[in-house]
Amino acid sequence: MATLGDVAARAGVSISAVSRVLSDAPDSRVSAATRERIVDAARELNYRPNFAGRALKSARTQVVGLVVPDITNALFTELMHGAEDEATERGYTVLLGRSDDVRPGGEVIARLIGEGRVDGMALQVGDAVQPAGLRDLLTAQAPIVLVNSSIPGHVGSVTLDDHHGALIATQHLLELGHERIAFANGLPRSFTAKRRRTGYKLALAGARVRVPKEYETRIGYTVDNGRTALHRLMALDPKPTGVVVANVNAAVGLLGEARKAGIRVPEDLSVVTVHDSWTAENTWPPLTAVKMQFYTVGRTAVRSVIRRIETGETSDEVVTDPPPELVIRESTASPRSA
Amino acid sequence: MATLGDVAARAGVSISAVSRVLSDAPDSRVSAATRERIVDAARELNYRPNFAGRALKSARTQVVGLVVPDITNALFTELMHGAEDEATERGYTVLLGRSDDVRPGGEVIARLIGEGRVDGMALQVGDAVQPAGLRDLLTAQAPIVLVNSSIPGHVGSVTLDDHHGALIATQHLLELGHERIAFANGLPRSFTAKRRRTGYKLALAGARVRVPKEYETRIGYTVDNGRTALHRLMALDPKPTGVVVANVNAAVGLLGEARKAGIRVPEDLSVVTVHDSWTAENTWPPLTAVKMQFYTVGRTAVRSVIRRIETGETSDEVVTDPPPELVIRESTASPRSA
DNA sequence: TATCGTTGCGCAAACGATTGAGCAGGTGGT
DNA sequence: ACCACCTGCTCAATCGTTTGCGCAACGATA
Repeated sequence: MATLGDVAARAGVSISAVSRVLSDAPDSRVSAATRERIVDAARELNYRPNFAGRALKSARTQVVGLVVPDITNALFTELMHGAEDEATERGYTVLLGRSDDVRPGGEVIARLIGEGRVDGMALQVGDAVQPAGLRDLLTAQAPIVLVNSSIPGHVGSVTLDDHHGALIATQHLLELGHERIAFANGLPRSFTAKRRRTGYKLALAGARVRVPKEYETRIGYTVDNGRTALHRLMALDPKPTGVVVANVNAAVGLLGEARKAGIRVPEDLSVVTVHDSWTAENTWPPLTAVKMQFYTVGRTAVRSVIRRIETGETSDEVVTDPPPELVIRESTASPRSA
Repeated sequence: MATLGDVAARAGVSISAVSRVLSDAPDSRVSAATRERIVDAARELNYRPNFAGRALKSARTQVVGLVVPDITNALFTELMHGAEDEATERGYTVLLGRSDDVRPGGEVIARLIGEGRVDGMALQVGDAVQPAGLRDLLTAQAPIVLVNSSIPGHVGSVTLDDHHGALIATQHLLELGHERIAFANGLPRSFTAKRRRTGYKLALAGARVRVPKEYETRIGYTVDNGRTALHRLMALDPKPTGVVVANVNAAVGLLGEARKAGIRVPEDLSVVTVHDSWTAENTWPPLTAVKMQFYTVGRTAVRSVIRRIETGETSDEVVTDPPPELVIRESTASPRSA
């Protein structure tokens, strides 16, 4: 690979001149003729600035880390796309990391930051992660922005409008005439689950509808968790006529299990999920869902990280624009008894 | 962040001594006592070698790029996991890149290699990519291994056993008694489509079954392509009683469209897909599928890249172990007329 | 007692890019 | 004619790490 020195030699100038021209420094003070010779030489040699050299000198990598608990998740890919688009526009690169590694996540983050591989990162901690190990990293003033998660005392976060999303989903069932509305939620310690819960409760309260507290399960967000939730809810008496599922993966599992159990959707049970994704429209019946703006969250998170890196400003943001959006498909209908 | 110099100062030795001890060079020739002081100092300062410094000096980043056309694809996440696991075991990191960017892919690759961000890469080119722009990169002796794709003249590749996979899928339908077996394939120029095609044909030939050539559609691998394929196939006379779909996304689309069209699966039409993924088991009916070893392909590809980097050896490999595996669910049955 | 090999380190030169300082030569003002 | 200033470059230090070489001190051998 060609270096600055090679280009300089070919153009008959010094390395500094080349560096200044190619990184177009504001006060390069180079004549038009020389500039042209340099640019030509660089093109002819197909020069590209060496990443390590630049990073070493400038102490900047122009890379932001994106660490999420589970890459497999269909929802995550949207977030990733948003993050990439924003990064690219601003001259950064995204380095993807898993936090579901052997180590509970802290080690990956410490490496990325500690070895100087990234300038900052967007971090989504899973529900299973103890915040304890991360505490020192965050207090170390590293440019870390939390995504859809929270660690007490940390400033710098970007989250979905979970509250609003769950509210819309619940209101949809209310408007269809349901009153026995269950809620298949995530684990109690989950940050997002807490927020979705308040949305659900607020919607019910707003309609002056009361349900037994067993109507809320707090099992988790996986496909299997959804299957379990279905069994728990349908064992209740009276059975719910509608269920708000806090996560699309769990909804897919719940739907599959309902079919196995001979429960017809939407005739016997209406199902609405928070989160839309391409999996939701390809289930049977296609799932009515509240589309959450993961793409925008990805963009916003990266923007926030970069702002933190470049100006030091921090902020806690909730993505409300565009707002969560109800996508009506075929898994919801009015209750039969109504 | 602590540097080698900081550790050296604290341990009262030279930088070289620290470097040799911490990177445990074979001939470090350092006394046990000194070694201990160095190790202690490093731990106390929480020393981590600076990535850029190391990369600059050694001209190695210990990073392999993984570039695929579409991150969103459910199949890809398996490949990614395999790649990550293999890389981690060997002390490498994976840098993920998209080739579905504005540029047709060549630019991303040229940057990653040209700027020295990666030591080598595993590259899956989409069916839409013209190999022309990549030709010079590959002849430039860059350590690039192709994944499930091919560019004429390039050595270094790792592929699925597509042939075998399609063969198994077709044989499954044959064994159920089907004879009018259609094939919803990818685009004609697709490398994998060609290979799956031969497997399909070989299975039919082996059973001495002949079908009209309209029984093969060559539309593509997306959900929508699958929908289109269903319409094309069911417009034929006689209709097929079973269909092998070359890709799970297309199969999901085909299944959804069949339901809309009132075609019952598997009563009216048996559907088997090449590729298993978690989406396949959550459709209705759950899809019978041939599980292809994407995880192993990811591992093998990264292993191959690293071998290429470290020893210069190249190879073209087909992942045959473990072999493709038929997972029978509920989308296939014996034909009604039989 | 010279010579030699070994042990236990330190010195200093790279790697490629950035950037403040410096230095000729020319131009303008007085 | 002298000084100041601007233009158009070059010099050289620096980032953190690796690594070939050198050099004391010391024990062993001749």
